[in-house]
Amino acid sequence: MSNISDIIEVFIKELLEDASNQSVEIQRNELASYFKCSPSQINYVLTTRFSMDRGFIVESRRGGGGCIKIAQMDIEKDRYVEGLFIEIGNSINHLKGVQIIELLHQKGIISGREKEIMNAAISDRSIQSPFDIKNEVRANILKSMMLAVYRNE
Amino acid sequence: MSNISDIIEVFIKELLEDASNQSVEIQRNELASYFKCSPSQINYVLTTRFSMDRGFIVESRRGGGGCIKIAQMDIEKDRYVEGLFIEIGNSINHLKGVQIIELLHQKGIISGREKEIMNAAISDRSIQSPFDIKNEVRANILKSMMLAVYRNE
DNA sequence: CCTCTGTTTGACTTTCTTTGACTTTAACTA
DNA sequence: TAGTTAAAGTCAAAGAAAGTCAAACAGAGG
Repeated sequence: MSNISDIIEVFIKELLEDASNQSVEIQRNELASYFKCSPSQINYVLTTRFSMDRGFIVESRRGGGGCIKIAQMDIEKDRYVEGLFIEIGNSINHLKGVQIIELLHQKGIISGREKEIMNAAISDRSIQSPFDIKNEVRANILKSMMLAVYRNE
Repeated sequence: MSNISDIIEVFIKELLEDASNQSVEIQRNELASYFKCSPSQINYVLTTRFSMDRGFIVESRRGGGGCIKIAQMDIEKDRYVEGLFIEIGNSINHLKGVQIIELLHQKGIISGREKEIMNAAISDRSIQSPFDIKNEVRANILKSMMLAVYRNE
């Protein structure tokens, strides 16, 4: 049961616990050498345990002084948004997306202008990617924006 | 995190903050020796952080008593956004997108939260199109969102 | 024993930073 | 005015991160 990935996952989550602002910065190589694993192991942990669907935002910078920033939205805290996330899943059509954004507005979670910005982002005209993946891309964008809203309440 | 470029960037921005007329003069070699880096490092910071794209104008004079003058552009809002549209065109990479959004924020056109929402929408993690159209999709999304902002001033 | 799923690794790629050797321009001085 | 010196500019190479991807590996269930 104790594979390295799980241990690293717990470690990062503890860092997040301790962090005042629910976000933490790590250095990939540093962490990897601390746990005596390969650097790409860190990427594996991030993609499998700290995905957007689980309420995490991961950003990074390469080059000298580069780092990885992990931020958390406590989805558990808000059952409502959690439900919406599940509803979105990894694919959503335009109509449903608009409905969800409207709900967020009605609940007073986002302003009118923010609603319009989000609608613009998920419109079919914006997401001009080929056929099948449109709804996947839309789902990612929408969830990502929702996380941003929640991190900036 | 702690690369010299970022530190110098912050330093210069603080100088600009303090300056009464939104412009400041530095001496390249002096600054370089203050930060114990090579002089050309200063040029690197200027080109990557104080480019015109980011709303800065940099002028300099060589030779004895030479110096570098950094000023912040103050362009009228409407013309500005128009220019950004042209700059985006039908394809834009992530870095440039972030810069443009930052500018919109600095100009007071969008709020901090709107900035985060827009950043989320154009992040590489959101736009996971497997094809080579990422930058096209990003351009469309960004322009759409900017239009939405404009319609809802 | 085989397959399926999740983990681990390493080679290779991409991005961003830092440095240094060389160039250009301006001012000063004899 | 020519020569010297004191700036800043350029560019490419080296360095320092993080990212990707496919292959090897491990363990559980059938």
